Amino acid sequence: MKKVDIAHVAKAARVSTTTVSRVINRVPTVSAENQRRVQSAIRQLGYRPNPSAQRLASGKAKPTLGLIIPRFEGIFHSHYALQVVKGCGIAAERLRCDLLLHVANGKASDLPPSVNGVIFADLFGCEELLDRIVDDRLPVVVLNHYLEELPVTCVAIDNRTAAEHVVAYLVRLGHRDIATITGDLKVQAGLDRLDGFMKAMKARQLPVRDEYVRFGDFGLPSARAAAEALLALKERPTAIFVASDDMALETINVALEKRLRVPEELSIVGFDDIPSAATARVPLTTVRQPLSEMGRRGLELLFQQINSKPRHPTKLLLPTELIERGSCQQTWLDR
Amino acid sequence: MKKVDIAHVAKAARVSTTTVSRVINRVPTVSAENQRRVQSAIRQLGYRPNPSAQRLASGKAKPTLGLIIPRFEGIFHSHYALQVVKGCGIAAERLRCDLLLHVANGKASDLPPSVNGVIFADLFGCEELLDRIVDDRLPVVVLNHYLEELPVTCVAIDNRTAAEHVVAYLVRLGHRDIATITGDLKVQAGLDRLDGFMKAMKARQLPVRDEYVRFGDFGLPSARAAAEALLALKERPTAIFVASDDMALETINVALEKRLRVPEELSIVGFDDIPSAATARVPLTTVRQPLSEMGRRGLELLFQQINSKPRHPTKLLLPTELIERGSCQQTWLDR
DNA sequence: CTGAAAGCGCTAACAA
DNA sequence: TTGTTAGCGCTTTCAG
Repeated sequence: MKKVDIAHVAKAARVSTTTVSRVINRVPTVSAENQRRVQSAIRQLGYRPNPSAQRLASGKAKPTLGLIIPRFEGIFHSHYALQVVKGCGIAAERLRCDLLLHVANGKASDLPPSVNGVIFADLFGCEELLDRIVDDRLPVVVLNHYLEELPVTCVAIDNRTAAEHVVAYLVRLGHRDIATITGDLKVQAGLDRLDGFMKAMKARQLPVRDEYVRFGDFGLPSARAAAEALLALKERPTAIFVASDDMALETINVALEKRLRVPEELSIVGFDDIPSAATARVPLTTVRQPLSEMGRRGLELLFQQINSKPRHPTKLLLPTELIERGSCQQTWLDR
Repeated sequence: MKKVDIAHVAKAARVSTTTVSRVINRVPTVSAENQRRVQSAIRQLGYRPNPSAQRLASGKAKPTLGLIIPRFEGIFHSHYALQVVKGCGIAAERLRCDLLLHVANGKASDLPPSVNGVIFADLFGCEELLDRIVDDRLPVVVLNHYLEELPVTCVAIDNRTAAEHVVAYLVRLGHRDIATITGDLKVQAGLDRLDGFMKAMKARQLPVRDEYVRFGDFGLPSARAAAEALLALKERPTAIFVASDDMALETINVALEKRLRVPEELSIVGFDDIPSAATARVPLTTVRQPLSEMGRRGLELLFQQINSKPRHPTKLLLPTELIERGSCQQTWLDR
């Protein structure tokens, strides 16, 4: 164990700690001679300034915000986390604050690091941790999960409205026999997308038969199973709203394998607008979510929260955008 | 601006700062009465402990490592960054150190945050920053870029050997007319994969004609152009080694559009083993890179470096693995 | 250009 | 159970 501090360096260089500090901080008013001596002493001793002490002493306000990423296996294989990290990263840079990444331990009472505030990339599995943080009155923002009950700022995607728009779009194209492949309904986004779908269908008095609602879990295998079931139906739907692009792409795969033409015989709408949606063999019509913006906004909100008197928590629902590409087509009611 | 410190709280609660500290740190030996008073005072004043001071005073060694992510547009659309973040995140958690994410500013002399060491997710565009860090003798690790000259620890993928293995595999299947679509040659990985390819071909005295080497840049459009050029050739190759899965998948798209059957008429090998490689319509034979392990190892090395006397920088080259799936097939030399 | 000394805000003995 | 008193390692006036 080494414990070299600025005093050791000062002694070795035969100068004061002040001068050492000056050299470290590149203050110009240091004689060349002293500069040399100090630097060589630093090198000799392998000295590294203590960041905490530097901050404390210099009173640098630069806050540190903790970005908590749930340790959820899928999350690392998704387009999602990276976009959120990107958005947070950009905001953190602009706001000149540090972003501390924390892959959540799962075990809830897992220490929240020494930070001025915390932002959850997703609530998934972190409910207990959040409770404790709220209890501690630590500034916090939750992304991608709209919490009605808790007095917590959250920024999420308006999944319900987005799903309604999808239905509206499909109906406008003449579709009436519309099916859906859901995401994991334990995840709020999954549930909301289904809700919005059902609501919009009901609003148009379009019956949704049970076989037209297939439950997936955002995973490819589940999508494949659902798609196969759907396409094996005697009364095949003319359009399918799939709760994620990954699953939608897989659904297209299944359809093509069955020699169904997309979009001529089957229209498909996805959700996410992942990069490959645009370049897939059938370019996917899908819902774009402002993921990185969600991260950015969330972080900004957290920052405000830290730098101001306690206020009402903000609840933000970000709008989505339907991106029309080639996987949907007009249909006629000629069946 | 607010400046409530522990003393204010103590005064308001009519106790000592020690007691306040105890409440904050959940030390059990505090009377219920005081506990209440302190908590209400904290709430009233909107008090938040200063993390730097907490650390400094408690002497908690918990170091903070900076993970620098180059602000390179593509990097956020790749499987790459997230895997690295994941690996680093996991290691950081095990080592109980904090991970400070820093999206590099591009502008090089961009302040390195107050950290004990720095790890670059990729060197791309951060050369100047690295120079300064090396100059400052700040512990540093560079990922995905093997630096011969600089005395810097780096952990990278053995791209060259991997490419050689691909050639060996293809030759074993009977291919002789093997083409390649390269990545961006300004990126080390791109260059090395081409080098390995050429070297292995030469070693087998298989001539590589110029038209068989097409230059891509890891982007889909470049891959499409390259693939089209290659497949329009009079003497079409029987196999193509593509420097990334994204590009390989696009190459397959092009081939299928031209009604070429894969792998019957054309074998394709990719590089990366991205998730969709396994589930693509033609499951892709590809090279798996231990990306998240690279992050983990890198971070561990950084950690060691911080906690020990200066030593030789380590240079680690991680081995890859060829994953055989359905995009390659035996061929006969009957042309 | 340099150094002495006073904190930065908090925690950790040690007493009481 | 509580308070007193030193520091943690560094920066920063402010004289010199």
